[in-house]
Amino acid sequence: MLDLQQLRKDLPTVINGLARRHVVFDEAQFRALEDERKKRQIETEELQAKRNAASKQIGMMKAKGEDTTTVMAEVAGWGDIQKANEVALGELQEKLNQFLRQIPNIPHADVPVGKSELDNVEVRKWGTPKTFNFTVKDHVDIGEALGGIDFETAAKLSGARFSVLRGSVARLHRALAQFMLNTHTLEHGYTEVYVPYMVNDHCIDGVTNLEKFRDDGFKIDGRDMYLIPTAEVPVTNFVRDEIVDAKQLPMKFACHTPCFRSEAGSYGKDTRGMIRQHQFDKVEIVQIVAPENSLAAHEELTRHAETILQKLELPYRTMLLCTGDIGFASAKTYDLEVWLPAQNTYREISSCSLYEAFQARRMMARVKNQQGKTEYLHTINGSGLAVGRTLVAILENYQNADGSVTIPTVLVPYMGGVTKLEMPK
RNA sequence: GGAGAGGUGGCAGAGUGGUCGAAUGCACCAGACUCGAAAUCUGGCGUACGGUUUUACCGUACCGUGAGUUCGAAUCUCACCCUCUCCGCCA
Repeated sequence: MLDLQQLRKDLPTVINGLARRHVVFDEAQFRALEDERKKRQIETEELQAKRNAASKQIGMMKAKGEDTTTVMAEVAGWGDIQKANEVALGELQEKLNQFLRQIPNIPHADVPVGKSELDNVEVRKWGTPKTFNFTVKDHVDIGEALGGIDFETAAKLSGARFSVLRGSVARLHRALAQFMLNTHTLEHGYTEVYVPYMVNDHCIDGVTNLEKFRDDGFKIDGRDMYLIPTAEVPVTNFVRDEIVDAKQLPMKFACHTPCFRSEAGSYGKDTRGMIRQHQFDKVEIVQIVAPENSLAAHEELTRHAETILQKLELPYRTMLLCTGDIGFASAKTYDLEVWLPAQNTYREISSCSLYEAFQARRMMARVKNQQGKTEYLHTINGSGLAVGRTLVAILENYQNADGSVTIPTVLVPYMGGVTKLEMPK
């Protein structure tokens, strides 16, 4: 949610900022709502003040045993007027609130203007894609040949966009999550957290737009609960409705959860394999920081995610998303894209976003700073990394001519010393 | 699922219709005392929204949530949510 104060005091900056991401701010509607709200609010509060004073007077007169019939007669009709006022004001404020909540974040000045992902800017590239002296297979063929990925059984159980992993591939999947968590907690200073996988609608609306989310999320039938689309939702909401002490910052959390997404808008996209699933595991890293530190913290967090790819020796590139491609709540986003030999291209494996105060305003998450003033926190999160897609990247990048897959060195201890996934005999 | 208790400021905890945004204690901040600290004393100390003469003053709202009764609700009524205890069931 944008800052209402800023809209009132400095509308041009907001309009220009949104224009950079090709969003047209409806100035006429905003001004009309604001004017009406202001008029109605002043009127309502003034009458209420009058009524409060009269009631207080009645109380004092009764205490002294005086006759109050005259005053009470005067006040009698005010209640109904006031009720009508309050209803009207409430409706106006709700409209204004709805209006505000549908507006996306203003892109940070660093973000390049662009229309689509084609305009994203590569800021760095790491590693060199390996050349293979045989025809590379994709992760589906590799995994099925190893007896480790089973889409048929998954389809029987749950339908499309699910997978069953078996044996050493299932273990590799687990090893990856463990390795990521250990790296972030032991080397990057994050605190490991375990959280609910179902959350209420306040949590969803705190980090994104609930209306937008409805199409892409899974709701629990008969309850106001949703399956989390990412650990960002429960973890960021730790600070909802809180005023934290400046000494508690920065907060850094690492969290491994499954993520559930309906993928409603992606029919026909990535239908093969594990790239796009209704359920996938992810290790999420989240930072909650003081406003003045957020830009640097975002860079740091992005590097933390990159570290995982480097340790796994997977070639990747870091993309700065353009204004046309950043998410609703984001002010600035880096996507990490890993090299997938079978697709002969880089594919997203992590998204690291800086939200500034956008989520904090929705969540009422604030900090009492050193000067004793209350201000909104800044929130940052990123995938560190998506476990399923990392598994895909390893199967494809580490495949051998005989169908086996070499285990990256850092994962060997997590695999109980196994250095290679072998073809079944 | 059954029975009971309860939800008040950062925390603890009073308050059962009227100068209650709310006693008191703790915590916190500032000052005094002190060489310094502790102890003690004095003062301050919620949030959101709005207005204005915009680092200040004034107003409105907020005692789990929503609705109701009333001139007036933390206090009374109803519904809902949540927490805790015991029993049952259960990974």
